[in-house]
Amino acid sequence: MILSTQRNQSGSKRKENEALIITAAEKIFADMGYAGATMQQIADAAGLPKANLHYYFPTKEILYRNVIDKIFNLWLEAADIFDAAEGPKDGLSSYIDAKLESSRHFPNGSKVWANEVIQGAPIIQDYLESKLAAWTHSKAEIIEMWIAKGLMDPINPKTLLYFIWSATQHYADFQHQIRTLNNNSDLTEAQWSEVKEDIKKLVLKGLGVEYVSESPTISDE
Amino acid sequence: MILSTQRNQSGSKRKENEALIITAAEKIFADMGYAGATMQQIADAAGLPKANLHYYFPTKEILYRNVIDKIFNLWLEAADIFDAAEGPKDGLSSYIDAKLESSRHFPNGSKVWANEVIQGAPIIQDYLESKLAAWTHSKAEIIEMWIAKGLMDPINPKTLLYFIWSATQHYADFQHQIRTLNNNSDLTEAQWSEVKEDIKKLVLKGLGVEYVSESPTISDE
DNA sequence: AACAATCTTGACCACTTGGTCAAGAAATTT
DNA sequence: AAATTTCTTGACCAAGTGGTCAAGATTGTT
Repeated sequence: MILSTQRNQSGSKRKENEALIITAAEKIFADMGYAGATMQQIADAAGLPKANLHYYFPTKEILYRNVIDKIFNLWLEAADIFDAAEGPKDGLSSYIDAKLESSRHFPNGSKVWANEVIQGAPIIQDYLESKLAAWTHSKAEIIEMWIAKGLMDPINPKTLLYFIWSATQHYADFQHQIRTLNNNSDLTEAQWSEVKEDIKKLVLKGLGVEYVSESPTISDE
Repeated sequence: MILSTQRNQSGSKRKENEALIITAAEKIFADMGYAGATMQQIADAAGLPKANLHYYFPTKEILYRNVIDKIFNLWLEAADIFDAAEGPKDGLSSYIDAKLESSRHFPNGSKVWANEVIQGAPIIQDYLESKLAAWTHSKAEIIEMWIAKGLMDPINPKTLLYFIWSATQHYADFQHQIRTLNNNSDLTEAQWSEVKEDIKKLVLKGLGVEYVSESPTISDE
């Protein structure tokens, strides 16, 4: 489920190479933006000649759409936890964990998405209007239910969602800046744990949800 | 201080046109990314022939650097409030207000910055390492002092800064997405107020700082 | 008014880019 | 093993790009 590159036997060559190309493209699009990425760079990253890319994906835009498609589905899946949760303490903290893990291990997807949206979603506007809108609405209802039950302070559900998205995706999108401000090193395991704890604590406490820190860093109150 | 475009009299034509071009460039770079923006588009947006741009800014990269320069200085200025503040309640809420105002009224700068950092800051890495690092360090010290004085809960200062940056800049960078999820309308005045209140409340309460809501939307507790 | 400095602009060029194509190599089917 | 489908690839092209340039227009100075 993680490395979908190595699967030779029964699968058709097409599926295999498409996945290889999409992975390469994701990285190049993340690093260079849509316009800045060249088919040649993607081809090199995938270890294939450029003409071969056009065999599988006729145009750059079609390739790009496929990349976005994969990203977006992961995006949606990340929040299944949300639905199954009993209440905000459980649901929000699981969601924050999941989004941070995703930012940590698959930052490219988030970067491509951010790039696209910043530029006004010229290519994936239909996604926003259909799928994302529906998804957001359904999550907002859950949050409203939690508020109605008195499980958390009142807040505009969308504001809360944006809050969590921005806080977590920031660690993917601004990876480079964070790294630079961390003495040019990636965050260590310990630092990632601390970030997770700090964010969950801040959000949950900020919403009036009692939260018990996992790591006994500070015993307060 | 806001519209620096109309100032004819004494100022040299150079200053005037440079400002015009930079403003146009900021918008195009925000909408298209560095590679996606063309000098011709910027020229059209500024109402000048392309060759004229190259008279004032010899290369695209030099123009881009000038845009970044302007943005970055505004970025830094926004946090002067921070230094002058008595404590977190005052300082953080003023900072959040200022950043949200900036996201609301000047989203382009934030977008250009985000685009650049997402792509690994290929052009402005020196800024990050020098100015931004120093700036961050100085703010972190203030936060640590507040913590030491018991004015707020302990938290990693950088995590808190990233938190505020992401939450506020999200409203600029993801403006399009937010608009789409808001029935294709920009946030109203009332919605902006609500966002401000919600974010400040969440952050301050999350940090254990007592906060009294300005607008009596909900009387709880 | 003459001169100098600054600014304006259409035409132009070298180079990169997405995309094409046709010939051939592998793999699959009959 | 012959036929057919799928895949591979170097060479090529039209379009768009950043940047140049030289001739002229404006403005400022003496």
